[in-house]
Amino acid sequence: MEYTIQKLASLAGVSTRTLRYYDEIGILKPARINSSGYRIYGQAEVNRLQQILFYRELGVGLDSIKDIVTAPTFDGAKALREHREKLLEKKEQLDLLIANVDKTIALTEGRITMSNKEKFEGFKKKMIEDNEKKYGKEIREKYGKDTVEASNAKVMNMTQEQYEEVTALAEQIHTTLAEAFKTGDPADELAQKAAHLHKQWLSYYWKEYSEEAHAGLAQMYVDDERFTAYYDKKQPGTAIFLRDAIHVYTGLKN
Amino acid sequence: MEYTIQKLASLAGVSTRTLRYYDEIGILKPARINSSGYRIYGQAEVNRLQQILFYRELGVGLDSIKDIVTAPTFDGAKALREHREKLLEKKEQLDLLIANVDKTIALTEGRITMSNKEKFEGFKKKMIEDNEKKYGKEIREKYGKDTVEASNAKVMNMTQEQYEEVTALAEQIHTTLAEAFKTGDPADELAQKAAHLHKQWLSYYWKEYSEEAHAGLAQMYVDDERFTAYYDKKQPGTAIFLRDAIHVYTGLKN
DNA sequence: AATACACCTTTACGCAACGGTAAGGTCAAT
DNA sequence: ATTGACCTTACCGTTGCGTAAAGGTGTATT
Repeated sequence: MEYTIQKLASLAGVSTRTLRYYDEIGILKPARINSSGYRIYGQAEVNRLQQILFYRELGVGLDSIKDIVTAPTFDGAKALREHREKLLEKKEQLDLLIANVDKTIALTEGRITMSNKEKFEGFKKKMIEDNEKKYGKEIREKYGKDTVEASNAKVMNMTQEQYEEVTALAEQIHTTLAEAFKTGDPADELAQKAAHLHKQWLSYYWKEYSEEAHAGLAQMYVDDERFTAYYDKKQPGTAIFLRDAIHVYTGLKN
Repeated sequence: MEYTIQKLASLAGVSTRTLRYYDEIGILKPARINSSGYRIYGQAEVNRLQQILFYRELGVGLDSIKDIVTAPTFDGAKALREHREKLLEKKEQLDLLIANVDKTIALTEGRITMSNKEKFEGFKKKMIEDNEKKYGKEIREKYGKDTVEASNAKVMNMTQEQYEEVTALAEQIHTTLAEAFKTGDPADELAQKAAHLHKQWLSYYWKEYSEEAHAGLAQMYVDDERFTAYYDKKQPGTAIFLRDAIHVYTGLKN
């Protein structure tokens, strides 16, 4: 079975403009171009379009979708299972919103009270997963449940904007650290800037900051080889250098 | 309780840029501006922002939201009930997608077969409501269930693009008809164009076109005072004029 | 009083993901 | 040959912000 652009658009419920755009950006090329210059799509393109629409439904940008679906290692079956999980999460999110609107209706009918914070439950995007992945269960066991869960709680209250600030900060730390590393001096101005940025980054996660805790964390970056590996990814020795910079910054040595 | 822009943004899980933009376009103005020029929001603004976020979640554009929430007749409690309904519909839509991905997983495991049409179930937006409102139950009883349900079925298969073409066509019919009416001659070129556009419009709904059916429908526009009222809304006599134009166009008179 | 950091303001450019349109070629039915 | 529906490319417009620059304000600290 072959499809012209209008036939495929109709089948999938998208516009012909969308399909031409997807061709242009390389996310969904036609199987072939016929002698009149018409795009002709086949079964493989139908299947890919379905995958694309799942990703779109989940809010994934087209650049990312392109990277995913055009990778030689792309596993369609695995992707479908991931879609399923994400769709169920999205459904849970919707359930939160429905619960929210139910509560708000009850509020207007005078049956309950409701805090302003409760009024926005369900609207905030879940960002816990990224944080858990970054630290994982190990950090819980080593540094105590309360610290990590307080950190998670703080992330939950982050706005998208703050979250992106955190991400940007993390990148900035890496960049500054890479530059500072070249000086070889942890007391250097750049190294101290990296330590300062790290403190700011921590402030998103920690309820309270202390030099002791900061220095202790820095030491952990060296003691724990997984963290060492993370920081040393591009340049061996970076984790030790960061520890030393933080020790100078905090005026402490463990 | 008063909020600065950052406090409100954090409460609601939106960015400060969003709130400034909403101020700029008049959808959510602050309660007051303090002596430093800072925006200060109050409880009423918190409540309105919640409504706005519900509409956003449902995909309503900001221009439309502005028209709705700033109307003097805006009923917050009623809006909440409408949100609830729409959120439940959205959840059903998500359920269709989840069912779709389940079937597609089963397909990749070789347990079932699946048509290409099935692969896109859940992605298409529901457009049935508009069609039902336009014609209602009356048309079913008068012209038979099969015709209307076939028409509905056809709408279900329309793309969003086609749907908007239909809407644009309807507007074009009215515009052309209004111009043609001024000539007073149903055989005039403009009047014949309106009849032709009407035929094209019908082709979105009818399985098969016939001049007899077209002429019959046109006669109904005059016989049934509700349709007459619809066409005569801006200019009395338009329904009769359209009937006559269609009769000339189809070469038939009932 | 000075300093530093986090907050605030306005202005303005950039971006993603198309929608919509113009100009012109092709297909298929009449 | 004609007509209407389809196809092509190219290009401007739209929405809802993100991001950054330049500069003012608030508050805690020294």
